[in-house]
Amino acid sequence: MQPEISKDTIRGHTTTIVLNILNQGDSYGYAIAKTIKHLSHAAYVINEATLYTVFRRLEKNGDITSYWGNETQGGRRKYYQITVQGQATLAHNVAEWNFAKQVIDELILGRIDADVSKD
Amino acid sequence: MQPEISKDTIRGHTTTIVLNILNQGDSYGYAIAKTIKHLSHAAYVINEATLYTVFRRLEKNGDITSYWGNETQGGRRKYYQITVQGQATLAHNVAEWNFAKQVIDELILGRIDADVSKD
DNA sequence: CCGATTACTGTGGCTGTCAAAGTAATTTGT
DNA sequence: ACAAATTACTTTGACAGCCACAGTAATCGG
Repeated sequence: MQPEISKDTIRGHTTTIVLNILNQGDSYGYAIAKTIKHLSHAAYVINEATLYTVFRRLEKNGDITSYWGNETQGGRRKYYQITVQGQATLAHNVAEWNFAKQVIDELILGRIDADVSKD
Repeated sequence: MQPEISKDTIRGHTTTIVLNILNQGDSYGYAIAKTIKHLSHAAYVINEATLYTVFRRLEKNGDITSYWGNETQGGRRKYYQITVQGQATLAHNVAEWNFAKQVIDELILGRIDADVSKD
């Protein structure tokens, strides 16, 4: 349908997206960016600056930890790993999203019934 | 479930929400705010400043027009009316939302399958 | 050996939402 | 009759998240 998703719509979901990917195994920046692209069928291509901002935010909050891969040859890679707290955050955010979906559906598609005037 | 929706999640949807309400008949600020509250079962209570920003944005874009109600007594009310262009915008935004829902679902809940590495 | 790709980082700007406050009229309670 | 609550619209300033752009540096393919 639409080719890509707007930045206002994706806002607030990037951290959850990264947590979901890391919940399936440690990974690093570039690989995660590619995974996001493929999972969304190229509907969302995350900006690198955004991605590393997400990493910093998540690490600061204790939702992920990081370590440098010991590649003796090849470019250095910083791997990220989800923490137990991060898994809880993920579960919480997923529940929040499922709730938000319903609310926005009602607000965008919903008809106004009679009892709207009451407070 | 959750008591309220986060401002980052609602971002970008407020204009569509207002268009949906105005598509069901002319209305004014305070009434629209109340309708939003009730449609969302109090999960989203729009800030007044946000609402009037939305009005200005929509009117500037030609999606709505406004007129002062001729209340001879009682507080003045500025009514808003959706335009034909606004109806088209609404339909467009609804389609976009339905698409975005699917994409975010895949990104937040999706498992990474084997063919992720290909570009 | 040169361009493409991988990989990470920093700076600065934009946009939408909100908090807070102000103005002003009407309605409700006692 | 008067205070408090409610209705109704508006302005100002701040914040947070995402992005564009730019930079560094290494490897790999033809």
